[in-house]
Amino acid sequence: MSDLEQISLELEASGYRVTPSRRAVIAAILARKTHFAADELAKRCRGAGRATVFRTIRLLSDLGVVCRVIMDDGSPRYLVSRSGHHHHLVCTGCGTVQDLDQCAVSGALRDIADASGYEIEGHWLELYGRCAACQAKAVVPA
Amino acid sequence: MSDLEQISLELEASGYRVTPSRRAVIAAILARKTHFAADELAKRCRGAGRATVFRTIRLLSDLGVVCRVIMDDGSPRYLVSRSGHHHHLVCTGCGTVQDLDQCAVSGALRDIADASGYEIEGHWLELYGRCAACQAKAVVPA
DNA sequence: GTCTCAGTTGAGACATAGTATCAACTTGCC
DNA sequence: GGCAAGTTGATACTATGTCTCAACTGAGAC
Ligand SMILES: [Zn+2]
Ligand SMILES: [Zn+2]
Ligand SMILES: [Zn+2]
Ligand SMILES: [Zn+2]
Repeated sequence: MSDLEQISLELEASGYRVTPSRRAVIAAILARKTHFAADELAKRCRGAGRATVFRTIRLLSDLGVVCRVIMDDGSPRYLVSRSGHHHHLVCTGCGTVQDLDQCAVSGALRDIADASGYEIEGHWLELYGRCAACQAKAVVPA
Repeated sequence: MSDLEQISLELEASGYRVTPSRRAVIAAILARKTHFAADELAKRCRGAGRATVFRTIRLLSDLGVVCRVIMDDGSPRYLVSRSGHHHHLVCTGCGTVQDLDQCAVSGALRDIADASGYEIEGHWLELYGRCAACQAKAVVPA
């Protein structure tokens, strides 16, 4: 089963129609090799208007099919995601986004809850660094 | 020494002029009891135009005098900050922002660096939950 | 005091990332 | 076929800034 079909089934299972517009957006997303900006996708994606592209991205984001990453400069990008709670490690050199298996804060949440009296409901974490390739590049250029 | 004077000195020490406009923005910020939106401050703050309010907020943000918090709904707010690296715990009920003493991810950074091969340069973390007061309120209303 | 020039300002245009409106269109279902 | 709900797209609008550029200010040079 193709990714497109898989995602279509998830949409249907959640009570949404799988329309030509949505198929076009999903296909456009799957065609991207890396993360993408919503507006950029809207421009490339014939077969769906800008509003529908944004709506579909949000829909897929809610379903956990794509996730939103805030880049180093603060701009949002989207990418097809592994499912479940996870965070990203963004390379400040080339923009590559690496999914992280573990949640870096889960261990600290209890301590924070105890110390603050808050009931922790969620969190948002982005990590920034330089990937191995960019580290290598940074050394050579001299 | 007042907070205004203190911040003015920090500006001067960093090579910036302490102008009437900047004083007005700083005073407006110090008058706020909680976090604020930049545009809201610009509207309230006579004595400085919108662009200058935004510029001054960014300046103070760079100096570490104010910090930016992303609220539960994604909107940015600013608040006078404790200095140094820290994170915030935002109440999803009343919007109260709590400074956290410890960095919840510092302990995990080495493991992530080792596992990923990235050289970690920075991170962004926001925590969301319900403060003690809002937890109490949530129980009563029945 | 006056000159000078970098720093600063404000009005307004522009940019980005969306959301809201709403009439028209599609679809599933009876 | 026809209804009701879901969906769409053009467009306007909002939020949060940044950019441009001419005018202004102010601190030090003379
Ligand atoms: Zn890289
Ligand atoms: Zn996590
Ligand atoms: Zn609260
Ligand atoms: Zn931290």
